[in-house]
Amino acid sequence: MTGERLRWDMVASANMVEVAALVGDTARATMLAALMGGQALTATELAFQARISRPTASEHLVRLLNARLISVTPSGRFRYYRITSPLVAQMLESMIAVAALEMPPRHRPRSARDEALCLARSCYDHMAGRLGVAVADALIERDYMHLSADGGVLTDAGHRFLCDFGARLETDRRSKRIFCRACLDWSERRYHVGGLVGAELQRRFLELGWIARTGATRAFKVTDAGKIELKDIFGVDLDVASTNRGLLAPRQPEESSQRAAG
Amino acid sequence: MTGERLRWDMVASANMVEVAALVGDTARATMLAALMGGQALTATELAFQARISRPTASEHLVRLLNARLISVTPSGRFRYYRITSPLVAQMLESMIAVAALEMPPRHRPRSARDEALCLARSCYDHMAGRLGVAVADALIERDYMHLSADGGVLTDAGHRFLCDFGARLETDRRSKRIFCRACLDWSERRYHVGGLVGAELQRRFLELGWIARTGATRAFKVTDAGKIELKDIFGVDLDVASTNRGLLAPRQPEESSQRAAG
DNA sequence: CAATCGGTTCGGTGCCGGCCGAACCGACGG
DNA sequence: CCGTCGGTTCGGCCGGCACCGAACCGATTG
Repeated sequence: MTGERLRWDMVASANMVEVAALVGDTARATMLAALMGGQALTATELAFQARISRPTASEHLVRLLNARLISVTPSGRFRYYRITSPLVAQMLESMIAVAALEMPPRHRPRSARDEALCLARSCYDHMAGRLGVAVADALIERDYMHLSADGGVLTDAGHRFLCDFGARLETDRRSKRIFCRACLDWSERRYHVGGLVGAELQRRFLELGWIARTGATRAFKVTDAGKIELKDIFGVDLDVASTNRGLLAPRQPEESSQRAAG
Repeated sequence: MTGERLRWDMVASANMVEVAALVGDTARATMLAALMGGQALTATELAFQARISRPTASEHLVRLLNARLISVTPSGRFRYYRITSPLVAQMLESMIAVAALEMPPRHRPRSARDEALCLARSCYDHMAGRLGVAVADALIERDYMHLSADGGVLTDAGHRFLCDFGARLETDRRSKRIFCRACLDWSERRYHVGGLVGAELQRRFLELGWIARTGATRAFKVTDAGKIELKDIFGVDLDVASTNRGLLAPRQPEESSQRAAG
């Protein structure tokens, strides 16, 4: 009604608003969180997780599809939904990271289900929880990798170690490409490793049978064989792995109640 | 009414929903976008930018404050609002990055205002737009830095160069900390550099008077002196700087309409 | 002190969108 | 062919929230 010209950046922010509004609904966010497990799920499974009727879920899924946040691949009479791109997963991660800042600091998990989720889970394509953080710590400990708030680096030794381990790190791009990303773990409040390195670690862990998916949830089960090998090859003992050494303070011996101020 | 126990991860996702819902409103998103300029702004300025009444703006600001997305510092009878932490800025960046994926591909800027914004602007604490991308390109060109989808690295030569340039890159942390982050530029659809390196570049550019803020907007003006020095020291000529070499394809000579599939 | 101005609080209005039940569509299986 | 099942579409209900004008609060200024 103002008759004003449409500004370009307004188009961009309008889309951002749309994306945010889509995530800003409990039902849709729950479905997206379920899809953050990295698996493709059916509409009924998603409706069940979000505790809404199938019609309602279907509407939500249509909207998420239109916004390209998720994609669908029909198979028989099923339709499998998944997160469209790592960019979307990364966005959701960062939103969880911000949301975790306002969580009550000492809110520890309660149920067995929570415990499983905090122990080991999938963060779209890489491992999170105590497992993810412990593995990252182990790599850092041996100078195979460095992580910080703004990025991560795989050392040459780390590259060799992971290649020996069976990770496929070769890329079609230039040599120096670093597919190693620090990802803030909302349960541990510390960094684990994402990017290609994280994805390859998860793929290889699954391939070797060290971890296994548990139904349609994000939680991983660490197999008995996995526990042994994990200790043997990575020096990681999850039963001993310290929990919550302090937010954003990887090497701090004693816990400090510091906030994540900028 | 179901009487079900509260699950831990539900608390986390509830917060995420709240955060997303806050951003998922045009008025609030516009205010946040304005604050992404990195400057602290008053309530009235924000109300004006969002084209809403002061009361409405005030309500929104209260909600953003409660969620810790923004902070306020009273000064006289003014109250200056700013983005609380880089983590929040990073989240907004990633949301814009996702939103940019669904934008019409060849939607070029129209007005002079758009043009200014696309030429050079602030992305919270570092430079974006053609300027930001060109500077990043220059650093990459000289092997001072590498950028990829998941991170960035500053080489030793780059570290020396930037220190000579006047950037303060020392940190209190361990030596290998890499404060170099790839940030997807929504107007150029390519990466510019964020993190400490990006912030220090912007700080130094402002300090040297190469760029200047233009009112309460995110746009930077590149000064005449800046243009000369920029070409002299960084080898960057903004008038020649290629626009839009292709989404996520930094070194591709011809444009290709590829999508950002995972 | 009164006038001005930045900012917030209050009360009331209007609309958008999340929700479900019922009906419908298409794939599979006998 | 009909029954079953996964999934979507339709119609209507309802709650929440974005919005504004008016009033109010506190700091600054003269």
